[in-house]
Amino acid sequence: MLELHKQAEEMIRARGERATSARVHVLATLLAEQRAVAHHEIEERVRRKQKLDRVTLYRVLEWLQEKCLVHRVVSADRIWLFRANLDAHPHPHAHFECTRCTTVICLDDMKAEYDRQLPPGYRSHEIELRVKGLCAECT
Amino acid sequence: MLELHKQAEEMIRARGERATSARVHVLATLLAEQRAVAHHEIEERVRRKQKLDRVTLYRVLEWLQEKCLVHRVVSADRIWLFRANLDAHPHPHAHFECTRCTTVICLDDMKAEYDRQLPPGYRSHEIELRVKGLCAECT
DNA sequence: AGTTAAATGCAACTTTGTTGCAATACTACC
DNA sequence: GGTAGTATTGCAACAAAGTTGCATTTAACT
Ligand SMILES: [Mn+2]
Ligand SMILES: [Mn+2]
Ligand SMILES: [Zn+2]
Ligand SMILES: [Zn+2]
Repeated sequence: MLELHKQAEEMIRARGERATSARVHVLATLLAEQRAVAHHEIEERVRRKQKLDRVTLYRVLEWLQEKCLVHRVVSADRIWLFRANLDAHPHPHAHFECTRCTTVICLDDMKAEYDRQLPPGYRSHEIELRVKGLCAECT
Repeated sequence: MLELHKQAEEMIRARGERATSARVHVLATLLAEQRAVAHHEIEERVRRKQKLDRVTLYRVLEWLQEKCLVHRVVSADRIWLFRANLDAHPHPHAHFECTRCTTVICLDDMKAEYDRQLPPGYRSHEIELRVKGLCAECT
């Protein structure tokens, strides 16, 4: 726990940025999780240890994302889920969504191709892949 | 235009359901479009011809979806986009999203596989593929 | 310790979508 | 064509996620 706070603080300082209490707590919370976590859940957890306004949390999450310390995926109910970036230079990857408990995790790589032709004039730039099914808990 | 209303009405009647004015207008509007359309835009268009409450539109869209006359995709800003089903028994397909004008269109098929292994205990059920890039207008 | 810009808290607001209930409009039946 | 009965609609009120403006506080530097 304290470990993670140290790690979070270092990650922020390594970018030459201000390691505020809110930033450190939020990033540490995300580092503690394997899955992607929603605003509401982060808020709840951080608040057990520290006062934190929801607007501040929105801004912290946005900032962490700009600094590439975090990335986000949309959940099944169309809210953002956040996940700490382990790699400083993250690469595109697929996601798994459990259709029962709605958990979302990042998958290593993605080997997706769209081999059919796009309509004339269309240019593909990037591909997003989402695997749906049942997670280990829900099987 | 009148053609599309006829077609919409028939599609609904073919299911043995009540062809209300709202349903026919909404489905006709969707049939007129190649791309997937947001609630707000449908509302605006239908209202040029007919009074329509936004709640009713939400309910009509939900109903059309239950009856498999329509399907929906989430947009880049996480709102629902609706597209008429051409096929009565629709199959899974990929989507293309223009990163400039945010237009979303349906792509024929998808040939997506996740070849890496899932974590132990995880079962994949269905795969979603989204191609991002520039559409013909925006290239 | 003092300075200063950046970050935070609070209040108010927007947008998308939902729920309950009374009024209305389809359709089937005569 | 007119009527009855149920499904659909409109309206008002609400919920949740996210945004904006502004005054106050805090982190980092000297
Ligand atoms: Mn991810
Ligand atoms: Mn589609
Ligand atoms: Zn699960
Ligand atoms: Zn475009």
